[in-house]
Amino acid sequence: MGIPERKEREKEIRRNMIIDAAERVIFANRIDTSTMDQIAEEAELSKGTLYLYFKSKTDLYLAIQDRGMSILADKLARVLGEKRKGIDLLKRFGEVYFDYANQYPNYFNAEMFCRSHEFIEEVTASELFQCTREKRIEIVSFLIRGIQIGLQDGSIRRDVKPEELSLMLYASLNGMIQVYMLRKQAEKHDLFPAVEVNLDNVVQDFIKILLDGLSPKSMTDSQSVYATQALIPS
Amino acid sequence: MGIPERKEREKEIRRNMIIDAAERVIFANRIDTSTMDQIAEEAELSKGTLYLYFKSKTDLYLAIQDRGMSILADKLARVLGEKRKGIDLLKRFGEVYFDYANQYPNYFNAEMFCRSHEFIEEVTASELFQCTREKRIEIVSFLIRGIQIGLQDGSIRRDVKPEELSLMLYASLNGMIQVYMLRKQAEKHDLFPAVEVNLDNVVQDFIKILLDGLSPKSMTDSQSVYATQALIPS
DNA sequence: GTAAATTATGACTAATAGTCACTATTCTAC
DNA sequence: GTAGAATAGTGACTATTAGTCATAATTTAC
Repeated sequence: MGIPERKEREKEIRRNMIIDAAERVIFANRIDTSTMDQIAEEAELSKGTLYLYFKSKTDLYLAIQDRGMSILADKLARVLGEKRKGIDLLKRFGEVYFDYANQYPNYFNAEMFCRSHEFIEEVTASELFQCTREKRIEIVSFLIRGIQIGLQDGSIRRDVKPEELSLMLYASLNGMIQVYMLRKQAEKHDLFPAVEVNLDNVVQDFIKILLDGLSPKSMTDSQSVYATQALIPS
Repeated sequence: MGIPERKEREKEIRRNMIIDAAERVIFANRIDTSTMDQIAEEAELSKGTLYLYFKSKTDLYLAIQDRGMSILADKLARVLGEKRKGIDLLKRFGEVYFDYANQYPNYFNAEMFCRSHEFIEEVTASELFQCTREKRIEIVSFLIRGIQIGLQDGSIRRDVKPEELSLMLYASLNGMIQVYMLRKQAEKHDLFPAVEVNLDNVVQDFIKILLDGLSPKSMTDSQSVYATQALIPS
């Protein structure tokens, strides 16, 4: 009895066609100026049908964000497959994230939008929110894995806690890329730059500086921030 | 003839009363679920009057953000007044920004919201946007000043460019605090933490790690990221 | 005191997210 | 093949709300 399976597949295809249409409309404009009617027309469906597949406009946007997260997770997973020293894995993670943001600025912007206080307040209960949340956790777990490898191969100073460090790396680089993207956007509006710098260099140098500080050679007892609470996990 | 002056003052007072009302309504709920009618009622004015003082709801929100930026700029200016070594100034800047986010989470959230791709796309032309932009630039200039002081008193390694470093510090710490705030919000919704860590420590340790990397003692030739383009500004 | 200028009002309009009673299609079982 | 059940799709409709504008109230100027 393959009919339920086929129907399931068809449903998934339709769902994806709706997301495709939504991306075309939203990426060409903005989430707040794109209407469900526009998306319905682009998808060649009635508006009511969109609501058979997505609880709300917000939920549809979460599905778009989810695609971006999947792409990023795949890229990071591939890096983890490369046989490298831990510290080099981290460097590659950083570069890959930056590349991703440049390659898919719309997905990166969606990620940022879906992270606003108001958006989260609205969707916490949504199934799709849980889904993207798990993907975010997966991404952080790749970082933790890289750090653990670095602790074992000696390329990362041993006084850091992988969980805490992974957050620092993710959060700080995310902040850097955010500012990077905003600058690029500002340039389009001919806003004079607040501070004249080579933006690409800044992001790349930031990755270097941060990771330089993680190699064992740069560690001295007086510098160790975890001196009183060092803990080397298994 | 003091009448125009008095009218000017009264207008400013009314304007501020509207912002006060808007804060009460929006901070108790959210920007997207707060209506202009609610704000008008809270301000004991008609909706039409709000539009005499603010071009749009978005503009009103920018005015709220502007208040936050002013508070932060004041705090940072006061730090700059303390006579300290450059590196210690930077550390204090970081701590003050973190304190500010904790003390005024609503303003910090407003800052984040006003920074989204969509929001900026909507308000670039607005006068108030230019205003907050200048405040942001002022804040970065405090950082630059602190870095320059550090370069002169020798507490900061001499191979960094103040403009680039200021961006790194601001952007990366902003990213850290953002994640910090989201976690706090998630806790309220009883979402299990993605990674179990002591959040406050992570932010404070991040500040330490970042600044440790900036002191001259941690610099070696091989580590210098600006080795080929070193430039010591006046 | 009155005309002019300024400030305030709230009923109204336009836009749009989301709904639901109805229609069309596909499947099941005989 | 066909009746009837189940599933999928429709679009007119509702409710909400940002923003407007003709009118009213208040203040200033003379």
